[in-house]
Amino acid sequence: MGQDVIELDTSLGYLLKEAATALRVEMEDVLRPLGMTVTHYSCLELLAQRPGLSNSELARGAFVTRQSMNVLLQSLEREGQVVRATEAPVGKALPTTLTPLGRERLALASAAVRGVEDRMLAALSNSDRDTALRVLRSMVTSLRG
Amino acid sequence: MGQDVIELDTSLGYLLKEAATALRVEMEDVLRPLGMTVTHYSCLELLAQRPGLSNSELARGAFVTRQSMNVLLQSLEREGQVVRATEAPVGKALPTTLTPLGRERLALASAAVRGVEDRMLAALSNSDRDTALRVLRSMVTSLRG
DNA sequence: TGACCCATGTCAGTAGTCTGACATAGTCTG
DNA sequence: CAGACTATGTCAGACTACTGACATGGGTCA
Repeated sequence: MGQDVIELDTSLGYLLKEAATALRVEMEDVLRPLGMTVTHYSCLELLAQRPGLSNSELARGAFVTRQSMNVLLQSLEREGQVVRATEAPVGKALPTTLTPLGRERLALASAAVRGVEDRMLAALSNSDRDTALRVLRSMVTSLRG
Repeated sequence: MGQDVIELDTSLGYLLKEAATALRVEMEDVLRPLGMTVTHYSCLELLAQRPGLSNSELARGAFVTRQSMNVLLQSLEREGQVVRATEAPVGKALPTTLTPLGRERLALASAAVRGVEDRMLAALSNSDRDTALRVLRSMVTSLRG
């Protein structure tokens, strides 16, 4: 019977979910006063680093479906935080860029999120941090293979 | 400006979300044919290891709100996968236990999930695995403090 | 004892994301 | 060149989980 059940306390999968949930909750807490969700913030952050990303590319970067990202982008465009090209330079992908308002919103959010991430990493050595990066990348690769 | 934006490629938070998402997607893929969600599976797994957990305790263990877990438990009880005490031995907490049907469903799900977790850990040394466990625990503690 | 605080169970409404489906643009291939 | 395949954008509906709210049980303490 010891093989029939997964030991949660020592399960890397369980702990991975616990850590990701804790991070998400903390991020939601600091973003809510700004009227932003985690996906909303992720979208702006992606556009700041790689202007011109399409809806599908943003979806992959924020780990949601392109349908979900599409809904978000439509509201962000209505609110003037992003601008989408009216026609595709190639294929059907429509490049999106931040507006000054979008950059302004991002600056506030990024500062708040940085505080959370700094707190999360406070007790970690550089060595531990590097190992964790490598291990997480390995897990992602193995899962997708 | 280098300080204004969080570098996603080397951000432990971003990678944490990526890995957790990849794991969740893979688990959903193997659980969907069984008609189960990840939360559903988590609930059964928790009850197998600690029979008699209450709704709120299950919610904390599965990283959802007690309201969400309550909805799930009601449907699981209707389907005969769990049994809830009709009155509380102490306080308001109602102990929940698995039925034979629940254990049967869990056995199928647990095997499927074990396959996913094994795949995720395939490329990791024991040392890396232990470091990852320690790092993730550290993050959780720091975030909640 | 009575006021206060905290945890729990539960109902209702909302919000975010998902799956399914369809049309379109580009690429590969026999 | 024609057909197949893949990627993208978008609409619609369903589902999951969330926040808000309320009542109840138990413990604390002045």
